[in-house]
Amino acid sequence: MNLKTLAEKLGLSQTTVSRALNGYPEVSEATRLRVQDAAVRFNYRPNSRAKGLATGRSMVVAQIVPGSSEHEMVNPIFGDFVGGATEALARFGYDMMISRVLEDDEGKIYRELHARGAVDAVILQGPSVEDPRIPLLNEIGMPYIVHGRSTGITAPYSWVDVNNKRSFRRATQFLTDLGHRRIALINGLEYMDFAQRRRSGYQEALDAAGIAADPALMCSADMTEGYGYRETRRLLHLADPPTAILSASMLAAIGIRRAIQESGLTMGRDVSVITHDDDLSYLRNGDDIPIFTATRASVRAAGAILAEQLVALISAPESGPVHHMIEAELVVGGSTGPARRRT
Amino acid sequence: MNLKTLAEKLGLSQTTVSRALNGYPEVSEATRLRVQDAAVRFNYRPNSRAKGLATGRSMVVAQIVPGSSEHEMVNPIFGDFVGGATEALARFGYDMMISRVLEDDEGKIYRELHARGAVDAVILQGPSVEDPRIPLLNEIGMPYIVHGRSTGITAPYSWVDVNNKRSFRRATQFLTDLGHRRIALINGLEYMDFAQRRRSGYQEALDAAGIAADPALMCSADMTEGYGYRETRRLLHLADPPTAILSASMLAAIGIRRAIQESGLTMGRDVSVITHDDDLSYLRNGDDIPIFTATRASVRAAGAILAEQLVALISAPESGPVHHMIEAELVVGGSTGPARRRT
DNA sequence: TTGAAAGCGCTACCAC
DNA sequence: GTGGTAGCGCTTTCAA
Repeated sequence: MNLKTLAEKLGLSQTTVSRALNGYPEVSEATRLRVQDAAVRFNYRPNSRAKGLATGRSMVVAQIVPGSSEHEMVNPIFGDFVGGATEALARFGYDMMISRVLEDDEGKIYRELHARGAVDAVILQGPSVEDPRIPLLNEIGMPYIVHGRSTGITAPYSWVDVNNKRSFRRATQFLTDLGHRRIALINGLEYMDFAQRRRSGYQEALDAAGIAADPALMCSADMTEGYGYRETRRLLHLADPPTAILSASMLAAIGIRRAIQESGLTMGRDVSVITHDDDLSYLRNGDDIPIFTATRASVRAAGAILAEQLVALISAPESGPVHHMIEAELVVGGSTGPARRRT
Repeated sequence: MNLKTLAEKLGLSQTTVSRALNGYPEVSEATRLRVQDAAVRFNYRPNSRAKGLATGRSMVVAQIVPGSSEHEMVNPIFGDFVGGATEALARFGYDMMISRVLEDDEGKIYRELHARGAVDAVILQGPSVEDPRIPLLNEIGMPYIVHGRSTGITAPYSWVDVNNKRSFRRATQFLTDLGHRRIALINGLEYMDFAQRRRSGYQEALDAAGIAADPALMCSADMTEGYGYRETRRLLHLADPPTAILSASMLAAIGIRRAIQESGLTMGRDVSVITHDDDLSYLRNGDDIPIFTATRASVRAAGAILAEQLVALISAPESGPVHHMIEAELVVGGSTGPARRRT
């Protein structure tokens, strides 16, 4: 069923039917109702491609799946973010498209998506410090929002970010308040902007507590289970091991817990772990592990927020770049006993 | 840059330029090269929507994000599957679109995607037993491939599936061979077809070993961390607890490990755990936990395989439905000592 | 308040 | 081997 046949069935012109369906004011209420009714009856849906051709907009937003040859795994919370964004976009009539790059040249994909007119805007994931994709997108003239920020970029750009610095400062301070002085940070790749911000929050809290940061207690790599495991083993074998570990990844946390357990230590008593991204709802009562967590549900919410900002940006580009900071709620799971093995 | 202006620049007709670019034979090599060169120089990309309108194909495949109001979390391996499928589809010129449903009426989405001409085919995730979406898609006439199978559907349909039954039979047999007789199964929702197949493989192996299945050792629910944790606690508090646990989810496994650890038991010595979907590369040497695992990389590969089959299906629908069984390689991590707490 | 018709950018048929 | 042209299904002036 297309516009033409629908119009014929109604004995109206395509123009009138189109107007009635798209909420134009110059249609009488009577015909509008008649048209809408018929559209439902015949299960009419305007053809996306034809509509796109005529309007010059595709009503599609693209997202590049992170994952080059180095880190093949897709972050497990990626699905949550996409789910939240997709759902929110759908409410505004947008579809979500996923692209994936093999080479390092992610810019090529953006250029092509734009030239093909395949998408109206893109979501930029995992920005690095001075991310080259930002000036590229500015040059191309494609609307976009960065999920995160990019230190060193002077040109204006739109972003939606979680306040990682504050989260990690608070988490670290939570530990120093309990008396911990040997606090390890198992961080992500530090060319990633968010990882730098987390580290800087950690650093600030240490400074505030008068603790000198120990390079032996900090590490940075692609967040995997094995990485969390190996680093935790290394940390626990130090002459002066940490009494607490700060992590930022669900996957790394699995390895961390495992390494602690293997060492015959008890989490929460011997080593406190603060982590991210877990479903820790079942740990809230009587547990002995103090845990801060940005839940997976909050990741979905972040996706939805970004989507809404993106729609706003597309609709009113003249308003300039949009910025939105998400102050993630930190949830404490488990009881919050003091550090046992203080130095 | 569009066809028209490119043709003008070359002093050729749109027809010729189009033919040269799309590999039609009736163009002279000389002009073809000239055209291709110009296309690259001017960074010309045919407009997707216009091309789609003209050809009647959208070159887009859709995937519905699983996750209704009941299970809000997206399966963490979802991203891996999508990544693999997206990459493979791109090689054939297809884009991947993600949709998400709020209501239970997933069928409505398929109907709409089809009516709008937004996609050429869809990927059906998480089929239940007698999944109603299969007859629906048959009726609509939209090409699709089911990721998994659906017992009870008599109509022909295309699928790509992992041999879950065999995997779980082998995993269970692996345990019975080691002397285990109390083997628990922490299963997914059993209206899901794959969960039923896993259970049936488990059952077969028990039967072969002459072990009567104990309902107290089996449970079924949405695979979450908390679920794995609670069920493992329950199991370990039984008068006659299991010496081994079979799980099938990365998330549930986190909870399982935690519950075991809290009980003061040691995984591998007191309780063997067999699980799925983990990055367990770091457990392969000298570890005391026997673990079978379908790695996340294999999930990506499955996505790629499904994508290839889907392209084949779209290209040659007259060949009838396609079927592809993936025999997942089972990886043993850790050493494989016998059960210690046999009954 | 309604309708005719000119595109949007491309493919594909038919003629040369 | 090359080019003219009629659509694909919709929106959007411009007229009535």
